[in-house]
Amino acid sequence: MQPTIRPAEQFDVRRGNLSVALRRLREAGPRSRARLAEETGLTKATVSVLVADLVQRGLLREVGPPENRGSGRPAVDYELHDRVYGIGAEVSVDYLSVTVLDLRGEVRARKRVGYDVPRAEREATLDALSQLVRETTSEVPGRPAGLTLAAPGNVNPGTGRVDYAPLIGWYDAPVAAPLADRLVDQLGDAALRVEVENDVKLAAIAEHALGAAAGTADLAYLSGEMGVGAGVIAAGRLVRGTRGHAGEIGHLPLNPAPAPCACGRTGCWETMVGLGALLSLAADPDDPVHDPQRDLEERLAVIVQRARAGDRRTLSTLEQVATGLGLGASVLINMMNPAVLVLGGYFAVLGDYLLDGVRREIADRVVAADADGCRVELSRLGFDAAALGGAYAALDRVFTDPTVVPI
Amino acid sequence: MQPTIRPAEQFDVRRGNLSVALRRLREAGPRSRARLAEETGLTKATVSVLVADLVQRGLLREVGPPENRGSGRPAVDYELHDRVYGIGAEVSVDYLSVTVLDLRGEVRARKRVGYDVPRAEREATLDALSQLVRETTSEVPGRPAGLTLAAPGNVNPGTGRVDYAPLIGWYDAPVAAPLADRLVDQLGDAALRVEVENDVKLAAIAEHALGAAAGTADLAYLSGEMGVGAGVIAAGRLVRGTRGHAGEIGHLPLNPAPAPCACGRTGCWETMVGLGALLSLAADPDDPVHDPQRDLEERLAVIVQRARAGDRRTLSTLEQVATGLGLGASVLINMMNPAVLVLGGYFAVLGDYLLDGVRREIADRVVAADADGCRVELSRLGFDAAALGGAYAALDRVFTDPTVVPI
DNA sequence: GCAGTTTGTTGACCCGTTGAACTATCTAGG
DNA sequence: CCTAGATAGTTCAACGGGTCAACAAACTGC
Repeated sequence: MQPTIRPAEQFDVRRGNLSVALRRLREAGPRSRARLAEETGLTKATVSVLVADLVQRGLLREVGPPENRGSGRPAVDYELHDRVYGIGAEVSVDYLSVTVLDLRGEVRARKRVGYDVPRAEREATLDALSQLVRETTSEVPGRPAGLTLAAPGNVNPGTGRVDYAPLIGWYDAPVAAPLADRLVDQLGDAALRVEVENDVKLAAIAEHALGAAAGTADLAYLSGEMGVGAGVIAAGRLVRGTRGHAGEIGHLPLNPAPAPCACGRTGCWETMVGLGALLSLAADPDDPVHDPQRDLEERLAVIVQRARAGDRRTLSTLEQVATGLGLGASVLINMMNPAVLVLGGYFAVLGDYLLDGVRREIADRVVAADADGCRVELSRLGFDAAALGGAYAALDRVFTDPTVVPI
Repeated sequence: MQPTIRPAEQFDVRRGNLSVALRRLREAGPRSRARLAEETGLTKATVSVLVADLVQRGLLREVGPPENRGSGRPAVDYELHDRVYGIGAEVSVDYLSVTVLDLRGEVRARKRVGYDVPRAEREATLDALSQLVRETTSEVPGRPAGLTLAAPGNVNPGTGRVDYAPLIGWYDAPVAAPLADRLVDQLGDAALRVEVENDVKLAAIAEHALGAAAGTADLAYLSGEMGVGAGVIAAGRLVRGTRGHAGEIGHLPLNPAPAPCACGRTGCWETMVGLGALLSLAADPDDPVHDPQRDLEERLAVIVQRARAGDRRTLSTLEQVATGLGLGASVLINMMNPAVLVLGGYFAVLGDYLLDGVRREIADRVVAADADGCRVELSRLGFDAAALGGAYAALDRVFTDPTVVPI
């Protein structure tokens, strides 16, 4: 139950304080060493040493020229360097995408390509993906701190494997190592660490770090796709479960109607609020919104348009989905007591039409009064949230332990 | 999201290594300094210093006389001292209880008294409780490291308050501070820290530390009482939620029949598997098992007896409850991916008759194959699990940071 | 150009771990 | 009985890292 039983040494102190300085600069923006000392509680002497170390590692740089502030010696401010970046990649049902995020939290490059090769051909997919990574990073000067691949399905980050991802046809598949092998040549950096994680969990990390729930230690994220997945961050840490499979919320047996689910069971929550449920409630089978050839965002735009035009069937469908969504959301809130619930995926796209109903249902269903103070927010990160979270996670290693970047 | 931004100092290294040594002795039992050095990776020199420090704090003692092992200088073994203990206290619907656990993990004293004073009289209850603490600890030589009070309902350990506990009539009630005030005189120890926590969460801690799930980093605990509560430990940490209210699982809307629940809603999971549901399914209203005057354990013993005798109604009730229990348990497993699910409270008492049904339903309902490897176990800690977990939690502070005990 | 103010550096000191040499205490075997 | 070998534990110089206080550097304002 305790963290690993490993002796502490002097160097851990240094490591920790490097991290303190770096994180302070991330949170509070560029500032002088004197100010950093005051704010972190470290002495000026120590901060000078730490900052020099971080500069040598390429994580910090002087922001010149020195600035006068009224009286006294002008301060030299330091800021996070933009030449170290994290890479987030995503394999999805019908596209591959890569996002590059620098230390300062700015997206430096973003690419997305349609990809329709049969997914069972994993080697080919990994080839295409590493190709896309190379293209995307070639535009960005600097060096990568790591890469996280987002995959839809059950992922075990501990083993670097995708355990079960029917959408892309990957079953018990080693992924982190093969991808790392491909990229070692391309990026030629021993520091590059490759990890795999579930897409919804990474989106939750993105919301936690950069999105609607920034600054909150306890949040839940719900993503509406064909299925529904959850990502939970509790006390600032992602809840993974023993095999990394936590968050399988789509098959909660909540539907009183025994609607058949893709999983073979009936009455799963997905049959109330999954994309399939929404579409079949909202439109007859021959309606173009069902056409799987058309882009999903376009099809959703049609729904939004109809709702805006006051179409009764669309509005009543959205009302119904909102109620179902609130029902499942209340389960999450009762069990995890998050400070914020973020709705992502297609829920965010249709959010304006869902939010009232969701909030109403949550208020009814959450046991503690006033929904236990849980805010409900829409994701504003778009469909690249998972890749963004992956890039952030890769960078986070650096913030936790700046010494992973060699001098 | 990162842990508190606090600079690290030399002393943190010492603190961490004291903790490493102490925890190793807890895990692996008495041993010599040389062996400790070998096993922890610390040098013999450091271990000698650390052990001397821990002895001075009263946390360790020599286990004499020195033992010869074949050849070489005989080793002096050290062991955890039994003169430092943690106190767990519990306020329940109809009793107060106190458990005293020493550093070595041995229960040194245990008291439980029926208590029927109207619970709204919080002052009187706290008086009675502190009286019971004094009585219980008076039998145990040594000094307390802390006390954790278990309460049924929503507890916010951060504020030391019980937010909502209808069973005992405490609403938005400050508890930790008033109890600490009472005990400062009685125990006369400035080191005594008093905290409050939800009873089911503390029982989960007990299972994690000393019970059926010992050694597992990810576990879920389900307690069957009048209601049903859950406690989840993820990656070795208790999931509390932003206000400490996590684990409200009793009101999952899982019951297809719209049975009325005490919370005012219908169809809550409690209406399928709560004690009330079990009893009303198992026996007519005039059956003595319904008599609230009789001791709960006795009434459950009657049920067990009938089941053992092959009573059809009892057996079919248990089958039905088992299925309902498995249904809700599968929600927990899908969402949290624990390595172990522990059933406590009345579920454990009737466990022999529930386990098969629960496991069957879980196998059906958990999305990942083979229930995702989640073991289902019965608690063996009995009804004092919460107090035991409280005592353990109080002690855990010492293991995490031995310097909280002054020299 | 000097007082006042703020930034940053320097060096003595303290704390804590390391590593190697050394001491202590046993058994086994001649 | 004595010595070699083995294992336990201590001592001490060295080193890394943070602190504190003094001081140097570089500005403004009068």
